[in-house]
Amino acid sequence: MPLSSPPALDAVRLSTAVERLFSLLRRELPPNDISLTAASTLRRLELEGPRRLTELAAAEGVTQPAMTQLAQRLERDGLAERAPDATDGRVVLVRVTDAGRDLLARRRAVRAAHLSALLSRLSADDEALIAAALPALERLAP
Amino acid sequence: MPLSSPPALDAVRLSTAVERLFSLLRRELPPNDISLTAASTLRRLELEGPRRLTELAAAEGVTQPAMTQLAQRLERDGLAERAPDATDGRVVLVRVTDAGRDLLARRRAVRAAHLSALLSRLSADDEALIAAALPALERLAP
DNA sequence: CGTGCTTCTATAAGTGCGTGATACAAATTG
DNA sequence: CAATTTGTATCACGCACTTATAGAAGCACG
Repeated sequence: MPLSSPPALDAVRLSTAVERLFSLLRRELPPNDISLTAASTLRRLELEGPRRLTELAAAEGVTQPAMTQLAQRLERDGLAERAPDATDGRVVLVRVTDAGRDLLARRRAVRAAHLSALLSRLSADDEALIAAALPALERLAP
Repeated sequence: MPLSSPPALDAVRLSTAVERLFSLLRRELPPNDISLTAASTLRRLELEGPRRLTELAAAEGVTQPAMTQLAQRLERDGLAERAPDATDGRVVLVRVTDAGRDLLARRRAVRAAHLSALLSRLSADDEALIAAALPALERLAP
């Protein structure tokens, strides 16, 4: 038996833990929060700048009609804007608005606060272990 | 500056990593998967045994009508059963069926497989760090 | 024993969010 | 310029949630 065998990381346990943690964080968001896809799309637009509809749909793993409707809702709610592309008349470019950025910031703050509350119940050792693993978790889901 | 100050664990980064990981795992589930609440409810029923509707609604953080409808869908799909309570004529007890347990097992297997694929791209060090933090993560979201 | 309050579940109406199928305009290609 | 491809929108549908409300069963008390 090789000493350098991979650590016994139970994928079922890890995915269960991630799902449970996510559910807890999600439950504490303001009651009328935007959808997962909406949040992820806004975050992507904030990070990567204006993108076309089909590009967003593919990146978020939803169909093009779903992204068309999501963009319409985001625009209606003032969180994103839609503009034609100068070089291709078929294209609709979507970009996040200041209100959208504000919403993202508030969401992050709320979730961080709730997560901090959860963390405060952990031992310093546990917190240190999680802190040590955070970069690896970020590399896991790039 | 105290040497025993808590480790610098950025709650925003951790919650973002959890959300991204969750989204990745979720996207790879079979196209017609059950909802998050449905999966969580089935898991709870599997773990805790038959429960009444209001109890489930409170535990899952949804309204009672939402749980009534979810129970109806679960029953229609053969994943759960509804039965009257012998001692209280108002109560409906919900319990998971064998088909429900099978579905949960398949979901876990699919997710674990996908997560393993993600993990295989990490270094052994990163994997070890995550493995070391897993018990702490489980304590974080009990 | 009723009468009224509480508890538990169901129903109704509305919205958000996704799907597949399809339509249509703009770009590209021959 | 005709045919095809590409990008978006629309339609019809179903699931999953909400609030408001109804209605039946249990319970407390005169």
